[in-house]
Amino acid sequence: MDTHSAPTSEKSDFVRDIVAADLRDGRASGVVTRFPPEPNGYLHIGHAKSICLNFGIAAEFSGRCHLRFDDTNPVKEEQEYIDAIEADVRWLGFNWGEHLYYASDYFEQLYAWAVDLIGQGKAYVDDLSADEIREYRGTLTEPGRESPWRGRTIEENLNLFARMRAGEFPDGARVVRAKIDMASGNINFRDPVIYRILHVAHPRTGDAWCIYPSYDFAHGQSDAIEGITHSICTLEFQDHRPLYDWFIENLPVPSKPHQYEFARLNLTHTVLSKRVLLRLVKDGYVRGWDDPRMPTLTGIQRRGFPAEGIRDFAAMIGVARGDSVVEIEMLEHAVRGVLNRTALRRFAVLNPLKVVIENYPAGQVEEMDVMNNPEDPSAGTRKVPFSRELWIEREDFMEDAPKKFFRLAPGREVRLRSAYFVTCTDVVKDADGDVIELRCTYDPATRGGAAPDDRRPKGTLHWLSAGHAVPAEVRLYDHLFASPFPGSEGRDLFDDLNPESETVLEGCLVEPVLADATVGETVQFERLGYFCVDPESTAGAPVFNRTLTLKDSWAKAQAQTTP
RNA sequence: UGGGGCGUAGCCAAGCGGCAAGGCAGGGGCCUUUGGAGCCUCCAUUCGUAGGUUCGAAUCCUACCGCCCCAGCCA
Repeated sequence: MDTHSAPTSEKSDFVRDIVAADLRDGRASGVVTRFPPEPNGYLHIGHAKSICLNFGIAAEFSGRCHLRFDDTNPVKEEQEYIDAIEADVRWLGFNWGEHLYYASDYFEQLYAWAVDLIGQGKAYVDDLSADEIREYRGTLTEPGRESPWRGRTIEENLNLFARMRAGEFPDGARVVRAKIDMASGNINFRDPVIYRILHVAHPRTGDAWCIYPSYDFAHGQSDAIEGITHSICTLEFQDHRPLYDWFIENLPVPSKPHQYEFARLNLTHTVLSKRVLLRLVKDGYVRGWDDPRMPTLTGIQRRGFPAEGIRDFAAMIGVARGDSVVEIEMLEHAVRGVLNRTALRRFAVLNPLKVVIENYPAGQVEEMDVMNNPEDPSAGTRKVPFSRELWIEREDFMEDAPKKFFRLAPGREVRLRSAYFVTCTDVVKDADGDVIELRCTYDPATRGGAAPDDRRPKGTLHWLSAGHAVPAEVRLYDHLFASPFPGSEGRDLFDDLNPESETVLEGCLVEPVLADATVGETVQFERLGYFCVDPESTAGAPVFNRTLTLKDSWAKAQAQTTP
């Protein structure tokens, strides 16, 4: 387990309550959980909730959690996803030790159990086509009809099943079905398919098989093989629980696991659907699975969200059985909480405006000491060069400034953070009347940012020495979808994409120490937000991704007065 | 009209017969060398609705209403 994770608090939810009760009452002597992804896509923040739940419970109750790939459908699964999933779970801070498994590890056993079921007269080979099976299944309100092949003899079924395995039939020619109850109100009991023919190579087993077990026939039995005590999944599997139990009861499995369901995560302003995420990637709406706007764990990581923040978020939202949509602000709050404590502060000017300090000696350079993190004095200080010509943020100057604008304006004095107080004395404009430079004077007595007479400017600005600033590209990120509920009210999901989810800024400037920042490092650009170094950075040409802005009460007030 | 779930504040969520935790968002204030952070404070006389049981109900019972999931040889 990650050493950074907070000490186990008294987290409580209905799943943990069940586990605790099972342990207390002796229904279980230990806890074994599992996180069972299908390797058909990348993990996203919704999976993080499940990962934190499963690994979290195992850790809290001194048990263990397995990572098991649910790889029973080779037509959708790929090794690339297997590798990415492992990396993402590890990044999140969890460790499965020796317990890495694949449902495909159990194909031989599963096959034997299917034979067993046939031998008991509880499963049969069906020659109906997929369409016919659907017709025979009935509807939600009408019972289904039994397949004409349901009465085959055990011998014939066994023979046919062996020939299915041997590859004698094409895809879709036959399936094996459990013989349960075509009239059940639970459609999963209407003779569910447990084996289908798929002449497709499997990422793990290659061409060893041309028949593959269905999810229902593989999941519970895999749990039983691994000695899983609490098989935790999402709500849509509730209807499958009776079937899960049926296989456990009717097969000579080594243990009897139980399934519990919780509500999957939904988040505003994004989409957590593998199908949609795949399309965003394949159709080029984003830079890839790791695009900083994607809710994938790899995207979130590239965006600069720390794993600890994701874990905090998971703990914050809890676990329950009711469908819900969590506001993305909660995730952002958790991330800011971690970053505020850990991110080093740096100066960066995104939209530069030249400032000349007229009474500052030309050619002089002072190394100002600046705190790396006011929240954490142990982070120390750094030197930031100060000189006669500076850059400040264009937004930090206003020619006709209202009273509540606490920044630079003609005749007004502000503090340049950790440097000096400066007063704007003149404004230089170009032929179009646009401000291109500010002339200021500084007060030598305010070195470091404090005045001997204790006067306190209302505003404090970040700045950069013109002769020392390092150019950088900065990518501003915002919610992937403009609507909190993408695709709601009949809208096309893709029409809700936020056109301003990514804004690339060229010509930004950062302080010298950032010239060789390492990829993945997240810092706070003072007064602007948290930014991390993107993998596309090259030597001398850093690229920063805006992880999150700082909360900005000034911007909020502005938004309210100018609707 | 079948089966399975769920309804506590704008959002997430405790609560398990004794008189509505906490967090996010939002409002107000203090403080501040980040309009950040931090701190203080306000924000459900009421728990989908209607009845009933009880000295007492968000918690128990009944009925109703609303929302979600299920008719893949996906998971």
